[in-house]
Amino acid sequence: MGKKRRQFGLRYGSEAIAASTELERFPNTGLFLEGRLRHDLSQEEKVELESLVSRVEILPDGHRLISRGDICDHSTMLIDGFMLRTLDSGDRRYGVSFHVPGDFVDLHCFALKRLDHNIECVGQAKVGLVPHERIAEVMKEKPHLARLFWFSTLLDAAMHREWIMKLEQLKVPQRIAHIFAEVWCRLDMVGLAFEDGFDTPLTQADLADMCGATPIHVNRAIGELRKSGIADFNRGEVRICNREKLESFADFEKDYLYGDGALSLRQDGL
Amino acid sequence: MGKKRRQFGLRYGSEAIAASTELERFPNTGLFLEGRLRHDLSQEEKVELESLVSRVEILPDGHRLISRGDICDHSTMLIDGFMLRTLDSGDRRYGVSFHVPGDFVDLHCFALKRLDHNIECVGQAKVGLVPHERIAEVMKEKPHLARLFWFSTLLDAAMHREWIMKLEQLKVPQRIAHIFAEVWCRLDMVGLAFEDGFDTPLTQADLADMCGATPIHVNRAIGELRKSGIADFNRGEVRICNREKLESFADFEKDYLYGDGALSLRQDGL
DNA sequence: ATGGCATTATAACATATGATTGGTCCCGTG
DNA sequence: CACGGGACCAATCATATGTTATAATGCCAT
Repeated sequence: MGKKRRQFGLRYGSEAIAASTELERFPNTGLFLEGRLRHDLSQEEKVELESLVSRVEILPDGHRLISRGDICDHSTMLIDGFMLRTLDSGDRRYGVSFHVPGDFVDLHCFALKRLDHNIECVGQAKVGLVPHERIAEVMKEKPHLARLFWFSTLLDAAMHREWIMKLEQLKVPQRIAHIFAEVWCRLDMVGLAFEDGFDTPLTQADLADMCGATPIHVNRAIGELRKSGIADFNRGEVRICNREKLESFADFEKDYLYGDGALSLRQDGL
Repeated sequence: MGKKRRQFGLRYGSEAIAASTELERFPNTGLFLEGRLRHDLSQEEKVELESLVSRVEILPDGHRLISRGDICDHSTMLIDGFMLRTLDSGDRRYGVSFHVPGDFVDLHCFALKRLDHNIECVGQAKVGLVPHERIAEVMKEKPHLARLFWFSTLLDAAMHREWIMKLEQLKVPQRIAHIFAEVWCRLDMVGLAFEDGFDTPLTQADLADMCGATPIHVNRAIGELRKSGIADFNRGEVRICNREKLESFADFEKDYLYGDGALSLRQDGL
């Protein structure tokens, strides 16, 4: 799952190092809220969090964690790998968002009970399972941790909103660029990006599902990115030629990720 | 704010009546989760909820409740009127979602602290203000109500996801139809829809912002809906000629609203 | 009532994207 | 090694949408 080219850590260098020691101490949940509000977790809460994971599993490529309408009694922490949230309509699949390690991918199914969408692996994934009774305990007894859980699901909503805006604003080539920029940034936040891009099991067809285009047109768009020296894509190897160019082309402003941008809560905490 | 044509209540008739008596008893929060999980609130919780509202205000058309980046210390219950969540980019405004009475429009800013988007009135609105200290109390002392609060913010995310999918899937005429269908349905859930449509302060330009199109094209699209006998729009009066036609044209499936569809929690509660 | 302004309407042309088709490259399997 | 399938690439034509321009309508303040 992603042979590393180089360690990135341009901007989040210190956190990347922090994250790696966190991962030793908390192998399953060490990346949760990393680059966001992890610093707002007390040592005690980190221990509590890690203890919530009752079982770790390896899931194969394409595995469906949850299908729309399923009732579930546990939630899932993504430890390693990539996942996609999808919706089916007509005979086609649409991607609504994706996940990187550290994401509590279906925490919301605790309060939603039945999910409105599917969650599936892209490539092999390692996950940690958290029984809902344990989350209910947290709700009762650890209001601060509960609030951070809430926060983490609201992060999804903020990312949804940004994507809605981008879908309304951008043509397909720029949408692709935006996806590249966001994945790169989010991987970077958890210390998994390379200096010149990232590796992903996503195919051009997946990208098409994610931005509501045809694979043919996605291919055109990628060709365009390549020709204009912005980024290259080849069998999951995404190489960013020029970060500024990419981000300005895609009109990517990372604030909405609640990392270190204008909306960050790093100073304040929750 | 919306002279009523007729009472709708085709499907939610009983709830509409229930809602009106709820509104007598709980004039500010009586529509919260109406048509969704309101029945899961105990009488005690309803009283608690109503008591959270510290002040009621009337806001003028176009008023900005919150701007992106603002820090806020209270959240807002929409009692009467319509609101839009928007994002600005370039020199244009994009709508990401809208709100109807009963929506706790910015509950999420409790856990997000700074919002990533703006919230503004479309037409005059009546709102109830809830201090964040009170919400923190709820988090500490009323886990079930806290969970319902969480649920209500997750509802937003579910609606975001559906809209993402629709943006990826639908052309502009169908997007407009989908907006009509959703607004109609949501108004109906709180007893505010007419049998043959609804009134709204939205203009064609607003609709354009909401579906990422130009006002000119929105106008074309509305002309198309009119010509094919699906719906009519004139200065905020939306008349639905044929519900089935509208919903099948827009591919509208109301499950994602967590009302009485396949994903409903009405039997189970939370 | 009258002028101004927001809202809605229509037309002609340019561009982005979809649909269809076919081709190439790479990798795992027999 | 031959083969097949998945991923990627490319050209053509049809359609949806943007752009620009212009105008009709209804509302409101003076």
